[in-house]
Amino acid sequence: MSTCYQTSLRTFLEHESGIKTKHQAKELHARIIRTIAPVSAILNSKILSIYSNFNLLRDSLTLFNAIDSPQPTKAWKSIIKCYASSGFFLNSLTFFNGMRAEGRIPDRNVFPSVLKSCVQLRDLRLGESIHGCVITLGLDSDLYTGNALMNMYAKLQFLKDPQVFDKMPERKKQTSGFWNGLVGYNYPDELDLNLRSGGVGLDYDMTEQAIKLGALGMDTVSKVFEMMPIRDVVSWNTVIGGNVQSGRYMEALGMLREMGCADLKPDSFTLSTVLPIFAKYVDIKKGKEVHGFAIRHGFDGDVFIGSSLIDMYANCTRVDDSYKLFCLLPQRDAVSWNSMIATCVQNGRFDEGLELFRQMLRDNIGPAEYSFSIIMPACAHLTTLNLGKQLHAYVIRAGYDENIYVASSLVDMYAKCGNIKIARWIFHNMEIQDSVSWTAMIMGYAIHGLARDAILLFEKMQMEGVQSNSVVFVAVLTACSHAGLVDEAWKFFNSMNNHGIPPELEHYAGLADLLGRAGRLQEAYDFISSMHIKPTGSVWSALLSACRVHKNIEMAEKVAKEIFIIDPEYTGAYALLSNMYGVAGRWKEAQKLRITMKRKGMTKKPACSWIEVKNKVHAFVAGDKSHPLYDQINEALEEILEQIEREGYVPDTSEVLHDVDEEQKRFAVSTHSERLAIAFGIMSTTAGTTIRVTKNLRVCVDCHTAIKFISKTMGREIIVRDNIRFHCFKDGSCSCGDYW
DNA sequence: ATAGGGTTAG
Repeated sequence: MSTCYQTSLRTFLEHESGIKTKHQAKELHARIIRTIAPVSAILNSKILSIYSNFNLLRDSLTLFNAIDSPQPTKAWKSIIKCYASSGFFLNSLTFFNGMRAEGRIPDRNVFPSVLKSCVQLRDLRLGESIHGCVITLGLDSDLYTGNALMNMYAKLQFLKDPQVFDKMPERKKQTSGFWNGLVGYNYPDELDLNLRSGGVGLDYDMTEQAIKLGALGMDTVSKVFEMMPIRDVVSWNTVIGGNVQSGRYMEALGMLREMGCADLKPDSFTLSTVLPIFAKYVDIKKGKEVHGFAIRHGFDGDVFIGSSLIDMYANCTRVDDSYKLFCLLPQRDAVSWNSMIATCVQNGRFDEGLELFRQMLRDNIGPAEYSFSIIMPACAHLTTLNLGKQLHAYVIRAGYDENIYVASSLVDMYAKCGNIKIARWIFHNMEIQDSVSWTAMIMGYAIHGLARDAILLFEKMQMEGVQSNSVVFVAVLTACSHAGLVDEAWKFFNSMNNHGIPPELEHYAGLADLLGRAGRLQEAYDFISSMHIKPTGSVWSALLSACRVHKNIEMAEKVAKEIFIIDPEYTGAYALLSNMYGVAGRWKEAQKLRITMKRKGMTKKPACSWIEVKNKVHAFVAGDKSHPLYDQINEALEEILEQIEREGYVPDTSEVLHDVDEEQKRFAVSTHSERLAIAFGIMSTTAGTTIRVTKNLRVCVDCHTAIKFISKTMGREIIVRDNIRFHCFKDGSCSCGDYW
């Protein structure tokens, strides 16, 4: 017996380092069972530790249960490690607890796993308690344990932020301690019985010690870091990462330099940790330096660095550079795809973003929650309601509809695509809403001209204690603007200071626009002149458009002069003023401006309208005959125009600037892009179907009148989204009440 | 034991 045992032990020791595969491990185990019986607890624990290193959870558990109680420390440690690396964090902690109950002393090898479980369960309190335990055992000088501790504090620092914590749904908080964490946590059936082990609660006495460590969040990370006697690259990467996550970019970069002084070279982890800083700061120079460093050190094929770089170039609006990088990546994972899609969408390349999204699906990369919140704004901008609905269906099937990012982007998409009812439904059914969700909904009401709903919702948002931000004020001002609510707008604008939100260009532009539209041109002029920040061409141009609407050419000249000084390259001003001169019959002045524009190489933004029919987007540019069905469309349009003229429609050509005869003017108006899109919509859908058209510029007065007639004569609801708002035409009138 | 991507904007 004893010789047999000795032999097998020798065999075991000879083989231990040679075991490279799971199969070999099982083979060895089988051989040991054949050779000796019974196998000692020590030997079984050794096999168990080999199994656990291969993450053979089931085999490890079987073996653990086969060992007579009390199991050796080694056996406990192996199970804890195996549970943690298999994703069963609660079970891992239960075993840790059980091990302590048995009087076993944990060592440096087990703490990293235990701390990882705390992170995954977001149990900061338990983590702190374990930190105390580490200190008591004198293990706080261990490199691995120290790194794991820092990681724990860095990842859970957000729990210290009451703003963040309060916004979390109840069931996700799970910070009230270990045992509360048991509620609602699922573990697989076959592992069920192993939960019985720990009957004794954790000794929270240790918590006191952990608390004595003092400060919150990132300070704790730094404290652990400073007390570590030995630090490696991982230690540095962890502190730097912690600093980045808490927005302390300068500290992060300072530590990057210090790391070099400590004679440690940044690795691929370091680089992809600091790259988001340069992305955020739009610092292309520093970003490129990192890129160069990555190439020189052979990190440029790394997927992590790749997507960080794509993102960095995208933030610096270098879309082509991002795309080049994306193409050069040796392999692409879900994040690389999402980064590239986000690059396109966030830089206005919606079609390319959608095409890449399709390619990603074809490449069998399943879309994640991220993917949908990235792609939805593309649908919102393009008004592709059908596509948006298909994606929404995918979201529901995948169970992503509870994600706050996804849900907010859906609210926005439906609102922008003209379906305010569904937007509202989604918004109200969200478990929690953050300021972005509220803003999306308020903005949705605003662009539909539902000012009262927008304001009520904004008031409700404040009553619920949701922090206002700069964007939500843009939304509220927009709402006021579309309804001509001057007094309310002033009230909101002035209240921004009480919220500690300084007005930005958008807010000034919003109020200037509002005053202008309401005909208070002088008030608007004085307002812009007294701005606390320097107005830009776009702020003044809001007033310039108002001058056109209210036909005040003197004020227009004054405003245009301001724009020519501040922003001489601002095309809109030349075109608008020239247009006004044309309408007033001052052809010479109009022509002079057009010549200036030509000399400066300025071109007017071409008017474009589009419509989604049978999942395909059809775009129309005024006067462009390239659509394959152009002749048919034109014929249909002629017919419609004849019909509405019989109903009393009289073309209004006063806004046409060209010095041409009446017949030509009529032609110019009648081929406006939105008419082509509407005519195409009517001829290619069944009677009664709602027509949804999007235009990149404002609808002109004549088209607005014509569409009102069309809606009545053809018995169609026609929803036009121009660059400012929605116009819902029905039975001869428009939802904007002719104020836009 | 460490890393990358997300929603709102006249």
